[in-house]
Amino acid sequence: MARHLITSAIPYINGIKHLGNLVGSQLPADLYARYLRARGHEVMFICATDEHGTPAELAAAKAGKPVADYCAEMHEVQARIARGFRLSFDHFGRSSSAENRALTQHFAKRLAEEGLIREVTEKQMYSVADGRFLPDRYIEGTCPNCGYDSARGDQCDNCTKQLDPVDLIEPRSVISGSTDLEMRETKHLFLCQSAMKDKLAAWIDSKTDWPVLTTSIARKWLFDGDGLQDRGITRDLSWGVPAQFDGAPWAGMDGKVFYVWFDAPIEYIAATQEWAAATGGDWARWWRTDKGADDVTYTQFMGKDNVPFHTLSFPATILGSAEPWKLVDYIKSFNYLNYDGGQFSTSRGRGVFMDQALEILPADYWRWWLLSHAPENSDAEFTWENFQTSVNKDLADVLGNFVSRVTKFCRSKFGEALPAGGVTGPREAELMAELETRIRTYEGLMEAMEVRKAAAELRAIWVAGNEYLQAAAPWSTFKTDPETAAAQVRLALNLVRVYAVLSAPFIPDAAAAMLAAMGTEDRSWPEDIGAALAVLPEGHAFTTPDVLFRKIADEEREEWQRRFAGRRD
RNA sequence: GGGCCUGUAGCUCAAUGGUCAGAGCAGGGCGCUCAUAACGCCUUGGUUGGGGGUUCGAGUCCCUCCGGGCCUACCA
Repeated sequence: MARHLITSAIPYINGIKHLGNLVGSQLPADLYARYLRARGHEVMFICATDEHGTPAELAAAKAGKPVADYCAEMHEVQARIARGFRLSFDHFGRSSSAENRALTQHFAKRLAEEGLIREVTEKQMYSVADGRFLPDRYIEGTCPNCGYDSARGDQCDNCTKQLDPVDLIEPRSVISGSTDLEMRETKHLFLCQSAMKDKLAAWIDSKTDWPVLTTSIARKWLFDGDGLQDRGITRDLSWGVPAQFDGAPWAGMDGKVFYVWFDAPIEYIAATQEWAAATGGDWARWWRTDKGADDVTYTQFMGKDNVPFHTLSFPATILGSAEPWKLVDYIKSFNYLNYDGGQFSTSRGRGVFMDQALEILPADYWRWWLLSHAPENSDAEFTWENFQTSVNKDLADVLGNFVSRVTKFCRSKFGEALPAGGVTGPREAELMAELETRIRTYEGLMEAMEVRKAAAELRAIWVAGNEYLQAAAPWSTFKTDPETAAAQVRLALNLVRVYAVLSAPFIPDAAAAMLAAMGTEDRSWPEDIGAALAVLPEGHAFTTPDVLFRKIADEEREEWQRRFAGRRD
């Protein structure tokens, strides 16, 4: 049994995430974590909220709350929703934790000692009215190229030209609207990523089995133009990990904090330390290669927008520290999920957000659809029609109805216990041969994190049960040969347990309901299908479950379609 | 502008350069009656975006054109 460290990109604290965010990192990471646990591996599954940065400060100000309070509240909200989706984190941390503060400062210090930090003095836009420096995109004005009056300081949304805030005509603060802006000198720390370019390139080159999406984005940043650039890792903000601290190898950084993208990935480690503090566990054996982590397999999950930071910046931090930290082994990245012909939009309330999704349907419905349509090779699209037909067909008709027909048939003919007697024949052998092949295929796909294909294979495994029932037709056999019907029904009821075990990574609640109905807590993986189909013995009592998955009606679908078209309350 | 990804059946997607390009859904037909009007079997449906090239052989490799998407370093 191996040890697997799994991290999901950490969601930003500012608001509730939509389904596209969920399917891009947390959900597939959970699928993989659940699968590996089911196979008996030791798993550490880490996620957290990313709490620093300008948007958090502004959201808190808008809510009229101190930023620390705002983050604490939003963390609880996100944690509750994550539980609702059954995301099985071993720890859901906070990047604002004391652990992350200490570790972030530690890494910065180590990098400086290795000569990988340099100080840069530059001029940035300062808003006198807001009393703060503003990131480029928090400045708006008229585009000098096309005249668009709401061009952002970094880029014009209308003509897509890249801009510099000083180019804008009549620049104003997005926050206050104030035009009292000036360029002020400010000093920042830069991470010398360029010095590690060759090392990083060699490392990326060695990852021949990574998704093309991952490596192509990394290569683009490594080799485009002048190559990998040094990156500012501090900001003029108050909310964050202080850049000036006791023992810091620099001075004059008072009032500045580390850039969120510097401290956010470090939180993967810090969150494991938080876990250790809470449980008494040993975090070092997951992260320090000198303390047992050299036999850990580390897999990261993220949307494509996160790839540069995970392939370059964070590895630069890890490698640059010259300390024995565990480096990622595999980066599974995802494209975007679009919503009904356009993008999900937080600001315009377009699309389904995580809290809303759970209000209208149980988690399993969303988990199944999202995972079976995961945007692995290209951007994917959510439509209500597709969601309705997929869920109704796959979950209600193929799996749910299988459980229903088997349990109800047994109850009416034999009672609510596995009937005794009879022997199986070639038909059962045929089924087992097919299951054997398909389960092994399913395992391979899950190990390779081929999410869509694994879902398709799982569905085929469900279908095999219906095919078998149709061919064996115990309702016919029962009339002439009840013993044989008993053996057939016994096998089919055992199949329900096997389906629960195989399906649990995708639909954990339904799987639990199936196991409960079968009166068993035996979650043993079907390594040998013959043995797996004999786990529940003759005479074993079961209960006939309620409908596992209700169907989505046309009227509901139409209502939801209208409700989520835009303008969130 | 540059780079990357993508275009395959009505829809969503598969296919190490190698049988007749396959699945699911939708459509059509038949069967079954245990089941959530569910299930099973059969079946219709394709100039693989257009054009050119390499090859014994191209959905796959090369060139070009057209469409869609993403990234382009101070949102995270």
